[in-house]
Amino acid sequence: MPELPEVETIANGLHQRVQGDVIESVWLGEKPEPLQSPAAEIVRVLTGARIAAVHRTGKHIVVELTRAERGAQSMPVKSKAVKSKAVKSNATKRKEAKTAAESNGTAAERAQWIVHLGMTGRMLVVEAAEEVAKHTHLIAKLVSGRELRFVDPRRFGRLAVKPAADFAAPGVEPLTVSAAGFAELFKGRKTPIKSALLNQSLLAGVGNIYADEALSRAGIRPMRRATSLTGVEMCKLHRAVQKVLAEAIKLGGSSINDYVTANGEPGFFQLKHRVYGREGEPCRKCKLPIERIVIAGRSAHYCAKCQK
DNA sequence: ACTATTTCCTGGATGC
DNA sequence: TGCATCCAGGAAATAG
Repeated sequence: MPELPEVETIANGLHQRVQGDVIESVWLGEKPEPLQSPAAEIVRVLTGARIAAVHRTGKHIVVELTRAERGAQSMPVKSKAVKSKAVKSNATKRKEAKTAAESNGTAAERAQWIVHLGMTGRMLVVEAAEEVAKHTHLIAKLVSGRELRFVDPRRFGRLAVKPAADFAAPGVEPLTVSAAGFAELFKGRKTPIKSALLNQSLLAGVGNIYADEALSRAGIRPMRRATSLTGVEMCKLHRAVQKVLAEAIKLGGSSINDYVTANGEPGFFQLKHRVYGREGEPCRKCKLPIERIVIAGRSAHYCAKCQK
């Protein structure tokens, strides 16, 4: 289930592989993903667009697109991204996209393709000859001869285009929010802290795995009311969220079911999980079995002794 | 303004 | 072996 670290890994992988490529044509399945933009608009915006950058915001993959001004020749270019192995920050990529749009004489139109992977969504970069997997909902044929395919068996994912290139995920970025800003989000909330962490309009990108893992590292029980957390606990939780996300990104995310990076490699953070998916297994610290309860329809894992 | 619950969807696991 | 049932979970919709 892709959460922030997995989406970040996938977006970076896509950036390295398709930046600079141009979408030649688009195929949409008969029963496509629930679309947040009309199918015709998705096809219109993607067709002929150049992929300027791919980055993440919240759990969304944002594909920055540019298009030569109407009438002007849009010039496909070979990807230069391959040269620079270093992972660029999202801010850098956004800037690059803007620069690319503005260079080349007249202003180019900008747009964005927003992809939410839901639970089982995948973005694959494959050779056109590659067999089309079941549950493939969109194929973007690239000038380079490859295809960018969106596959999602459970169809919880979402696709949208923003012709205005103004997409902003609701909620703050967990990796950059200050401790004070973080605490402010949960002020006065009576909902369990676990539920509050999952609320995307508060914090964008934390899902079930990392909510459990952060609470474990902060020593806080998931069912605690958000408003009951002390200032010290809020600080601990803030640190824990940032630490666990950063560590997970370093390891390429958690591969639980069939998640793989854009290059087809699994992530390894699942090996570091302290509570998630470890019901009945010994706590890594006190050896007591990890418990699992259901909070708001979601499983929550914790150690009754180490988390208060 | 919040909070809690239900719904969507399909593959894999489980049970008889 | 085969069939039914349950479960996972993000986020939108609905209800309280």
